[in-house]
Amino acid sequence: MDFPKTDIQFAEWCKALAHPARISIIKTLMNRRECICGELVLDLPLSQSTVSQHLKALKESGLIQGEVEGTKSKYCINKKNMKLFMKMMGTFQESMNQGCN
Amino acid sequence: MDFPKTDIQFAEWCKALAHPARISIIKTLMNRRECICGELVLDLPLSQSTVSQHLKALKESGLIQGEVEGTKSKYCINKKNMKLFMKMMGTFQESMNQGCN
DNA sequence: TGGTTATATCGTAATATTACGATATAAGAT
DNA sequence: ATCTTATATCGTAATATTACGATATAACCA
Repeated sequence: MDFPKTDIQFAEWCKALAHPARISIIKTLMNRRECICGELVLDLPLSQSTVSQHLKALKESGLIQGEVEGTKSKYCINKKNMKLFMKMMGTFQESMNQGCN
Repeated sequence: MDFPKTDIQFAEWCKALAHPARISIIKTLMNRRECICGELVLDLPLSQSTVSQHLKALKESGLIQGEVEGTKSKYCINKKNMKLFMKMMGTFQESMNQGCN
């Protein structure tokens, strides 16, 4: 690894947001606190399998977590990591706003 | 287009940050206000051509701009777009912090 | 003019992303 | 036990990303 660890993590989380479907998912999970996979599929103009892939990507990034509930899957924000990400965003914003006025 | 325009733009800018090299470039441009391409190449553990590609990606995202200065290229933050991006980040953070406490 | 320097672009290979339909899996219902 | 439902995963195709060395370009210098 040649880049700072925190930059690598920040980049990874940014990549998790680098698709409007995933942004939509995150926002929905934020509003509803938790969500069944099927609801997210209905919300999005994408097939079930594609939505499942995006959910997997988000889960692997650590920004959300999922648990099986009978035949359904319930997803929610991973608060610990999301907080960390928000903190990193804040730090980034601060350094940007230093110079962008 | 099926996703909200602002989500698409936010996703695109997040994608621009989705690599540690590009984060590094943005941070450097922030600190030094402006930068010659060659300085950025020295900063990064990547070849000249790869750095040039990352610069192109950032320029195409609209987060930075470049101008030719004789035989050199000088880059700086595109303040207008960066401000917009920071604003979007802020909005995102706010909605996240609603639910992540 | 000819050589040097700085940067961008080309060609290319390896890998990742994105999408879909089809299929597997596993729980719940009849 | 079988059927249905919800979700995940597989297979696959199209495209994008990332990296490099090699080459093109264009300005500067001698």
